[in-house]
Amino acid sequence: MTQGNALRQVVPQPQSAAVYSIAPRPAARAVMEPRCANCCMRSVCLPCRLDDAELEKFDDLVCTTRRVARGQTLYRAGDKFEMLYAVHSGSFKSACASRHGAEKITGFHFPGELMGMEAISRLEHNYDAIALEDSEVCVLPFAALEAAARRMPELQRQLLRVLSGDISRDQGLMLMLGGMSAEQRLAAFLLSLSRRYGHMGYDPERFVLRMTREEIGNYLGLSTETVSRLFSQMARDGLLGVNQREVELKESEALMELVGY
Amino acid sequence: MTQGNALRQVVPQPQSAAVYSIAPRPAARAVMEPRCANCCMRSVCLPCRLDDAELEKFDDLVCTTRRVARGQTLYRAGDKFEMLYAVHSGSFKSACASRHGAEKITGFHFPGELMGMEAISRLEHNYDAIALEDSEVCVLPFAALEAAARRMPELQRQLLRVLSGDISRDQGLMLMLGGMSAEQRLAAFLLSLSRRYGHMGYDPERFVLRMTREEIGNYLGLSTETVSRLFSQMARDGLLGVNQREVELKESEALMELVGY
DNA sequence: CGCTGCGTTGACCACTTTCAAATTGTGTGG
DNA sequence: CCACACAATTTGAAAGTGGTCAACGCAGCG
Repeated sequence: MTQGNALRQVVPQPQSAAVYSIAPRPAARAVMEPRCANCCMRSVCLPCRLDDAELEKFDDLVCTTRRVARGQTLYRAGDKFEMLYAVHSGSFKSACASRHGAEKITGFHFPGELMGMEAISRLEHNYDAIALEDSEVCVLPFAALEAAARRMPELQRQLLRVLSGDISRDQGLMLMLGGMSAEQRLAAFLLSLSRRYGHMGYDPERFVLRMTREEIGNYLGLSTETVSRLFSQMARDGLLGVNQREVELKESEALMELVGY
Repeated sequence: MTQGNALRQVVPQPQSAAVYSIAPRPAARAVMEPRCANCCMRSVCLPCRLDDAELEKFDDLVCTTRRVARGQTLYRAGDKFEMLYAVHSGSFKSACASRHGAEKITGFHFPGELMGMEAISRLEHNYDAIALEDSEVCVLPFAALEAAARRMPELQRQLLRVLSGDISRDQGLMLMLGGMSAEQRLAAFLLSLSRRYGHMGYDPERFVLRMTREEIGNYLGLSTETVSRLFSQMARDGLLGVNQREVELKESEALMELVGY
C-alpha cells in the first residue's frame, strides 16, 4: 500500500498547519495532468454525481492538493475556516483537546470523505485533523465551492447531501455510544469501517486498521484494555480474526445481530 | 405558556402523519397575515440573516404550518423526504425504534430549530419525529428551498450553516456520551438546554423540562433511576433546584466545571 | 377512591475501569 | 544484522460506577 503517484501538483507540506499553499494550476493543461476525472476515488467523492461538463468546472475549484505526514495536523481547532478537504489517500482522525489536555477523538476520515464541514457554521475549526498515516487531501476553497454550487444545482445538492450524511452518521454513532455495551460498540465500529471500506471498493471483510487500540477506545468511550480484551474474545468466539492491525470479519451477520440491526 | 395565536392559516392536523397538507396561501395578502417577518422566532430561525426583500421571497416558500398534538408524529422513519420543518412552538423528539421495539432518542428540537435534515442524503426519513407537547411547525418544501437557495446566496449559506451546526452539536454530544460519567452527561445536557433556551430568549437559568426522566435517560444512555438519583444529588449539592419538571440552574459555573469546559 | 403513569429511593449485581505486569512489535544506532 | 529503547498490546486481579429489580410516594383522572 505505497503512496500513490503524485496527482496534480503536490506542494511540500508546510511546517505550520496555518499556512495554506494555494498554487495556481499550471497553465499547460494540454499535458492532461490527472484530475478528478481520473481519480480513483471519483465515484465516492463530492463530485461523484456531476456530469463531464460540470466535473470540468468543479475540477478548476480544486486549487491544490496537500500532503500530510503521519501524525501531522491538517488544521487545528481555532484555525480560521476557509477550506474543505477531501481525503484523497490515507486517513485522518478528528480530535479535540479537552482542557485537561486529554484528547477526545470524534471521528475518522477515509478517502472520498470530506473534512472540515463542522466548521462552516462557526467559520472556525472546532477540531484538530491529524493524519493517521502519510496522507493526501484535495483542497477545496469553500467560498468558491459555495459560488459554484449556485451555478451547478447538482453540486449544491451533493453538498447538502454530504452534510446531511454526516449528521446521520454522527447520530448513528450517538445511538451506539449511549446504551450499548462495550462489545456492541466495537462490533458497530468494525461494521462501520467495513461498510466504508466496501464503499471505497476495498474488501469489506478484510482490512487493516489505521488506528491504534488506544484511539479506538478513545473514540468509543472504552479503555484500551477493554478494546484489546474484546478483540481477543471475539476472535475466540470465531466472530473475527485478528493479527495486530489486520482484521477479518468472519461472521458479519452475527456482528450485525449483536449490534441489533 | 398557552399555545400562541394561529399564525398563517393553520390546517387541521391530519390523522395520518403521511398526509401533507399543502394549502396554497390565501390570495388576499393585503390583510397582512402574520408571516416570518412577524414571527417571534424570526431571529433564531432559518431566515434570520435574510434582508427584507429576501425574507419576502422566503416567506412564499413556507407553504403552510401544521399542528401536531402531544405524542403525535410529524413524520416517521421510512417516510419519503420532501419537507423540512421549522419548529414554531412546542418541542419534539427524534427517535428511532431498534428492531426489538426499544425506542432510542437521538435528539430534541425546540422553536427555531430545523428538523428533517438528516433525511436529505437518503431521501427518506431515518427517525420518527414526535411532539413532546402540542406543537406547531412551519413546512418548508425542500425542492423549493433548494431552488431558492440558488437565487439567494445568503439563504444557501444559512442552509449550509444550519446543517453544519447540527454536525457540531451532534459531535459535541458524541463527545459527551463516550467517556463522560453519568453526572457529567446530565450536567452537559442541562447546559445544552440552558443555552438553547437562552438563545430563544427565555431565561437560561430557569426552565421547564419538556421531556420525562425516562426520555432524558434514554437520550443520555442512562437508566431512569440514575437520572432521578442525579437530580436529587445535584439538588443536595446546591448545584440546582428541582421541582418536578421545573429546573433552576443555581451554579452554572460549577456545572460547566463539572463537564470540563 | 382506586387506577395509572411518573418519579424517587434502596439493595444487589454485572460490566468496565483502573492498576500492575508481562509480552510483542518497531525504530534506531552501532 | 543485532541490541537496545520505547511504544503498543495483551492479560490478570481488585475496585467502582451504573444497571436491574423491587418497593414506595405522588399527582392527575375517570
